[in-house]
Amino acid sequence: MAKKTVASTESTAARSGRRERRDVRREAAVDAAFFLAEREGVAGLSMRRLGQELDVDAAGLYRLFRDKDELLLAMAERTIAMILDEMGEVTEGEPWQDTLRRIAEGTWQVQTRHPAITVLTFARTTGGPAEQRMVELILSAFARSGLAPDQAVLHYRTYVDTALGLCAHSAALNSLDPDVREKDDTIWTRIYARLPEAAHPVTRSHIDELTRVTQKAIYDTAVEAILAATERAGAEHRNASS
Amino acid sequence: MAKKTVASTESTAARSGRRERRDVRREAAVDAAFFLAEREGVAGLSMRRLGQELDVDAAGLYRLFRDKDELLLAMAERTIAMILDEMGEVTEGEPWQDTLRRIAEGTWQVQTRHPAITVLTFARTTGGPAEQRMVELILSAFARSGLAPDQAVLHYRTYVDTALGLCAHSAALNSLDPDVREKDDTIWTRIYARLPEAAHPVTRSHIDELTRVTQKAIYDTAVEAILAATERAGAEHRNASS
DNA sequence: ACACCGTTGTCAACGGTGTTGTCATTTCTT
DNA sequence: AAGAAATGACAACACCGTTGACAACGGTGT
Repeated sequence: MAKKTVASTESTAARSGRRERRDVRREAAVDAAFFLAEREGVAGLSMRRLGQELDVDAAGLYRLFRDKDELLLAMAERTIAMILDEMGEVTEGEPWQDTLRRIAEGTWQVQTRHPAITVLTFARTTGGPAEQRMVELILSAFARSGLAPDQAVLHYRTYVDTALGLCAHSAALNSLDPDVREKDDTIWTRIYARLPEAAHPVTRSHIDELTRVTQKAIYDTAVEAILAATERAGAEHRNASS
Repeated sequence: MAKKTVASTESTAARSGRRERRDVRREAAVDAAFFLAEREGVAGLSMRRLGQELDVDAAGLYRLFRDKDELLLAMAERTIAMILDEMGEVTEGEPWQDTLRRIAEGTWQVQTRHPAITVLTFARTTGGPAEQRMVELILSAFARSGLAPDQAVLHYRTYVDTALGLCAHSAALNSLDPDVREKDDTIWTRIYARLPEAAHPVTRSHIDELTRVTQKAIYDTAVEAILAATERAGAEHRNASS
């Protein structure tokens, strides 16, 4: 079934051939968009610059994507695919906690590599195949925890939204304009380290620890807190039904 | 010394008078900005429209704020003041968990009233007086939990960043353009409810619960999970030091 | 009262953004 | 070879944040 000749299937084959090529160009555009966003930050990812990067007029991109939002969703979908790629397979009999830990770790790694895309898409739903796989993966981990469906879903969403929210928080910090970032960073040493002890005693006595805590430690603590809450809810559920 | 003229008290009085009037105009501008952001959404809050709202040329706003970022920080500062206002005083002997629950609740209420500002400022630090008060308030609650300083700070930041991340997540959902919001919302019924059961059994069997869970329930679950984690860490600390 | 000077308001402009429409050119199918 | 579909190039629209120049106003010092 190569490409040409044969009567009836010709039009569909031709059309699918074009579709394929269109998809290839879409993928190339998403590639360039990732490169651009990583290099120039969230404000540098514009349709004109993306066209410039691809040596194509910006208007031509609207033949590939209905609007910029569709491009962003394509980038979000690929981000999820990267996380799936990063974490590898779920081995038979792996504790559900470890599955969720590995997903959380992969999400964090990808977020660190692509903060701009994280900021732009962390509250969106793509509905694409990678997202579908991810939903099934995480949700079945929570189902394995032994919770009733409504509690499983509640903790699933708590896990996902918390992870996304914290990743977006960190990504937003990491993708501020350098001067603004500097300004925000130094507030702890410029302002909070010099507060009068009388009015702000606790802040002053914790100032060293405040400047030392890392975003990753915060993320890990939050993930573990939610896993522990899920375990507790599962234990209560089993006690109640026995 | 003052500036040029010799009469010392006069110039400072005049200057403080001008400063006061300038601050009044700043406050009025922030008022209008809140009104505008609430009415027109995150994309509708522009300097030109804000000028239009105040019957002033947009360029005049740059006499009040160095740039748009400074306006946003002023709005963030006022947002924190609203939360402090909403939660009232900390009564003597109130359990630290309840203090943190009331702060979390106030934050959520203000976020739902002003989603646009939440999205625009959730990862920023103002360094202003309201923020200073809020830091001291939350941090002293965690100090009351009996944790060592480094653990207290770690859980303080986990609490704050998780709450901000989840509020920003919800706010971002609530301030999408209506058509995009509709598109994202219906993905669960358009896509996920129709997935083939063979490849996505768990998603299909939890579809009803997935469409029913609310952002507020997720938020409350996350906050309680972190409070529980803090309690556990405190208990371990007390056991270790006894 | 007058001149002065800092503050305020107005206007135009620059370079940037997402997006649309038009028209010519290329590419592929029949 | 002819016709249709896809692609590319260019200009344009309506916005955006921000800056500079310039006119009008108001209180101050002489």
